[in-house]
Amino acid sequence: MNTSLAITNRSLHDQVANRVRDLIIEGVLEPGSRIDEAGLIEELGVSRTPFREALRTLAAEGLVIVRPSKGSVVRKLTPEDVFAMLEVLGHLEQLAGELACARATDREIAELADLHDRMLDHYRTRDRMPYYKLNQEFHSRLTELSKNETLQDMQRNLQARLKRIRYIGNQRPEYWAGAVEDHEAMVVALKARDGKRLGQAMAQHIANTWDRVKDSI
Amino acid sequence: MNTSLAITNRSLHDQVANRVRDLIIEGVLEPGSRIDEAGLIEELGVSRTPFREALRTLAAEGLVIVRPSKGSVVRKLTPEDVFAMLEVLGHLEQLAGELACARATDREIAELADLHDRMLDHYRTRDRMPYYKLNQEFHSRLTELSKNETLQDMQRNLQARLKRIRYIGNQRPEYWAGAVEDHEAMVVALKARDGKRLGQAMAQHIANTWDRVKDSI
DNA sequence: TAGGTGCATTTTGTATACACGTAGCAAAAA
DNA sequence: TTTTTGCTACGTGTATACAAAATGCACCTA
Repeated sequence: MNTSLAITNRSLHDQVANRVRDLIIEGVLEPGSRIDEAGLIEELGVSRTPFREALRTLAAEGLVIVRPSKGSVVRKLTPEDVFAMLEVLGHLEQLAGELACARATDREIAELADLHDRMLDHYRTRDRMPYYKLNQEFHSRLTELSKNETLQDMQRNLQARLKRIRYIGNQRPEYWAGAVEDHEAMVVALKARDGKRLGQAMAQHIANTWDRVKDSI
Repeated sequence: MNTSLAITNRSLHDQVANRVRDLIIEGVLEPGSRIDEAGLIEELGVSRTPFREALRTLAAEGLVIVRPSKGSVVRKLTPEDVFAMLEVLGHLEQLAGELACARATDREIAELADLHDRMLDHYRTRDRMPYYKLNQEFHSRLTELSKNETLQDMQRNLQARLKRIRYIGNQRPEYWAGAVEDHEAMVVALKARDGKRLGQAMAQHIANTWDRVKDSI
């Protein structure tokens, strides 16, 4: 097992991929804009080879599009794209919910409930950023409880691609309240280990997400 | 519009990625074995740069694993991996089935039924290879009918990663018969546009697939 | 003989140079 | 004035060279 004190020593292209991924998610690199290879390698202080390898990774993840001989652009999501992705994400999280109820330990469920409580604290004080961060973690952790590696990979991928949009989506207070309610229902179902209900709740939560974000794309 | 007679002019790394992907799927490169960079670039007649970019793509697809400074290996699937992937694939195809019933045109449904009939012909004459190829196409086409791009991407990805195993799985005649029955049920449900039933049938089909392949991993 | 250390070889990782394709602009012709 | 054609500059694609890390082997020591 590869734990704690191992020196990560990640390869350059991995680091570059992570860095550029963040730049895209944070919106520093705007959707639809060309990726200035020369400019970025200058700024990151790396050469073209690892940078281009990183680009290929991001392309496979669906964050950028490489057009042969025409350079790369940050993928711009159409409303249709977002809808399609949410449709799939909703279904995946439904599965995750069902599996979690069947496979999670009591301890794991308690930990997630804890996390939810901390989210509520942030909600009460209206601290959007910490709430948002915990929210990402909530969904990730719940998916982990499915104990299905592939499911986690795909959930992570979709979550990353939708990150920006979901952040924008929860701007309006009434939307935020709705999201919190959804989560409440999810935690109740999980505690009761009611797989069907949790699955429904998660699918519904994602469906609601569409309503919350559709106007801000 | 970029139609028919455009010269594809795909970049080298794309071609390499496709080629190596096939080599892995066909089993020429055995699961768990190291990928001999020097040897392969020799054989493919390309240099290291495009080859390594291709590797990064395949890594993102989950077909190979790159260990920093230690080279790449063809990912070997454990039974747990396969089970997890089928669990997800089943759920995705369930969604695909439901959406297809809602969104496909009559013509598209008829075409798929046609494809199914051709599969039956191959089944009757026990032509495994052409049956197998049509089978892949059947699932791809049905997923297309969902009109959900993301869903198609993910289905394609999982299908590619499982390709070998599913081919091995249908060796035994009684298994093959079972798979044909599953398909029969799917086509009936699709024709009736009974989304729930088609979804169930597809999920069941994938679940059955696990029984068919689990002993040959 | 077993275990460890250091060196040599092989393999991987990164940088850079060169070649090719694309796009934009200017000049000429209609 | 508009369209077409050729040239140029820029950016991308590929190859290769160099650097760093890892593996394997021989030799030394306990």
